[in-house]
Amino acid sequence: MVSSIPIPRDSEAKLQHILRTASQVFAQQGFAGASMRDISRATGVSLAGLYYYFENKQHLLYLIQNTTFTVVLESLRSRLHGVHEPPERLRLLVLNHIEYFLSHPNEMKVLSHEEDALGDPYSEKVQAIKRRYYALAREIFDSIAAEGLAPGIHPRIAVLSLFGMMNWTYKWHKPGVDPDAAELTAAIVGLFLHGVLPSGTEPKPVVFAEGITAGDPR
Amino acid sequence: MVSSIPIPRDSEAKLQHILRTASQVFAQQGFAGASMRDISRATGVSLAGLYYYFENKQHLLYLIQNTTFTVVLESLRSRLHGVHEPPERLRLLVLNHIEYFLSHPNEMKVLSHEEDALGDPYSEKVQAIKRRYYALAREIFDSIAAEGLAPGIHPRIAVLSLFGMMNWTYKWHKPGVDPDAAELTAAIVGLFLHGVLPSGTEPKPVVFAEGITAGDPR
DNA sequence: ACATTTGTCGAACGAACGTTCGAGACGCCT
DNA sequence: AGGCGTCTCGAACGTTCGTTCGACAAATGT
Repeated sequence: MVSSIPIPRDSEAKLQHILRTASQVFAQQGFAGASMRDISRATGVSLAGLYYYFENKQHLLYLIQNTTFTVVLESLRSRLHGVHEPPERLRLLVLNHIEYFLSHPNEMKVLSHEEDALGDPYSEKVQAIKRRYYALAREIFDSIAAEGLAPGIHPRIAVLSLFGMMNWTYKWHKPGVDPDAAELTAAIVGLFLHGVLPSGTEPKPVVFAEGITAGDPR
Repeated sequence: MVSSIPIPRDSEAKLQHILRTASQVFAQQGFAGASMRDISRATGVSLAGLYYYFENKQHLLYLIQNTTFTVVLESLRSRLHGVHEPPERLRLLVLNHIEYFLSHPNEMKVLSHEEDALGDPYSEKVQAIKRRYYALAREIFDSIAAEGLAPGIHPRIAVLSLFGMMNWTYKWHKPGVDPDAAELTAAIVGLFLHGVLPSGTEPKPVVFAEGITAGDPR
């Protein structure tokens, strides 16, 4: 139940502080593994005081996921505004995603890692935003596909593999050691569009054990 | 939702039954979110009886991760035996990984999802196997790279992106709806080697905001 | 001036947690 | 028969969990 009572300004900044700190705790210990007392300790807010800002632990997770997803999606929409070339739109999708991943690793880890942790009242709203985000990515991909595609590419698998490459980064990326957002974006976009082999290389047809041929001849 | 599978009398078989069932519980509720009583209920073994097979909850998770990783790695090694062509070795790596993912979704989800959940005595051993697995994948990639690579490809990022595509599948793959292991393997290998664009397409150099050009000339 | 809202917290609630203990049942060797 | 390792479990331990309650100060409205 969303209250329509306007939230005082002073309180809003403190809520943001709680969300940021709680993201860090959840990222380190997981949602189920982190206790309300851990969050109380990390934020400096008393245990009972936390419950003034959200109704329960799941609601706290929902607020983190919902605001993070909303910011990422709105940031992408504003970046795409006025850009019509499909390859550049794809690059902006990846750049926006990777940039937010590297600058807000805790929030993005919570987003990727605690997908199923949300219960019935909250999970649907987060899933709705996620579907809009995926639909936008799929739209961008389809406009690229319209200009020609390699044989045997399933659009759904291609897009989900792109998300796999992007979302897996939180498992291995070490700031300062690994490339920054711009370079990592170039690497992933290049890999997604052209693969790792030189462009002259002939793609060999892959034969299944059953004898069905993938990458069917046009 | 109690398993109707009769409980084996042999001890080793019973341990395997516990590991399989516990994997399912961990996959659904997460390691921290699942209680020993949940596992007791799902396996049919009494709460105290579980502790005959492992010393504590973390040890149970370790047994799941260790045996799963060992099976996957040994299965890959036996498949690679006698195969020397780099592209085929890469295909076997992906096929082995995806096949195990689709046939043992619970174990693989626990492997991917509960990486940090393991404490000090156990985490090192699992990380050791993981490093051997990554090193083997990196070895396979390097032998492919030796026959020529697209400009601007970082081997580390390429391999980790491949793992990203493969490991992300547990988030979206629906058996019966999405392609089976053979077809999914062909899709991922094709995407990894050649990208989504037709092979004739010219790769355009990506210019960073700072003016640095990626895809450096050799 | 007073009443109300907004924010904060110590203390406590019952429930659930991981783990332990001692006892007992089973099959197998001598 | 008797002793022994293997296997199983009910009951309980102390601890920690998410959440609630009532009190209280400061700010705000009238």
